[in-house]
Amino acid sequence: MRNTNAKSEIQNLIAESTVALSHTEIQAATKGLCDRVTIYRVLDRLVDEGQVHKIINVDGVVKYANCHSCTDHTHTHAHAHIHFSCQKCKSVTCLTDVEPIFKLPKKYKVSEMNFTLSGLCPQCS
Amino acid sequence: MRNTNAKSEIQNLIAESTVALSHTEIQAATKGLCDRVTIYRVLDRLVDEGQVHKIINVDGVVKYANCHSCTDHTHTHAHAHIHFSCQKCKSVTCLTDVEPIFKLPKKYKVSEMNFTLSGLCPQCS
DNA sequence: TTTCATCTTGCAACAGAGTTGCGAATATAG
DNA sequence: CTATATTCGCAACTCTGTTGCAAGATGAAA
Repeated sequence: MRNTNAKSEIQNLIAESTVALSHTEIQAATKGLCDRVTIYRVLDRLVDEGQVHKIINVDGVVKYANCHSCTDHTHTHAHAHIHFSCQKCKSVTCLTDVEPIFKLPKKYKVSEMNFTLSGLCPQCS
Repeated sequence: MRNTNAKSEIQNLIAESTVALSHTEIQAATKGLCDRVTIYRVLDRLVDEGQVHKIINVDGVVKYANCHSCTDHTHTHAHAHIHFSCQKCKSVTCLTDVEPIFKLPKKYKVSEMNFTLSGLCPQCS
């Protein structure tokens, strides 16, 4: 996996953002850096590398965020933390260190968790 | 809000299904009943009426399920239960009576919850 | 039952998100 | 520096969902 201009720029952008970013936001922020398609391909690569994780927001918008708190960087590592989705500013934030507790029927085999709370973020409330 | 053929057929289909259904699945199951666009509009109406709830799966696929356990049928009522998404057969099931417990920073104002567990469903494991 | 305003439908066209094929450009190991 | 596998840009395409509008259906009231 090669280190290209587009890749490092996009990786930095995501790493420095406090909220998860969508393809559209990344495209706007890197204006003219590279083609739309390249952004999609770079994002796929970053996810494969385990540098970044992909979040599907409750409104269906796909966002990408840095794996700040993840020590395991294989592409299949789990993200057992809560995401917060602001209904006003549409920002998505990773709430690290907030692990939910639940019990469920034994017949199900769980391998991944996806927990998103919606409402107002500190900036909007 | 009127009672039409398309609406009642689609409502029955969703009500009788044990798993959440996507637009594509509904279209296949009602083959020729009505136009693609009508299905989208009927689904929107059913959600507005509070008869059905809309689920965005972890893979981004939009699914619709009956509000079995909901007594409140206003269009904004909350669904505080877990969804289970099978990675093999792609089915999405509502796990009623499984309420998760969690604590989070006070600065956030939560109004909605979205919790999906992925893995293998009883049929697939 | 007939009328009529209003809601619903079908069609066509459009919009946005993401994917694919391919030839050209380029990063990096040797 | 060269060779080669990776990455890029472009164009075209797919899939999902939306919108405008004319025609058709619903159901409440006369």
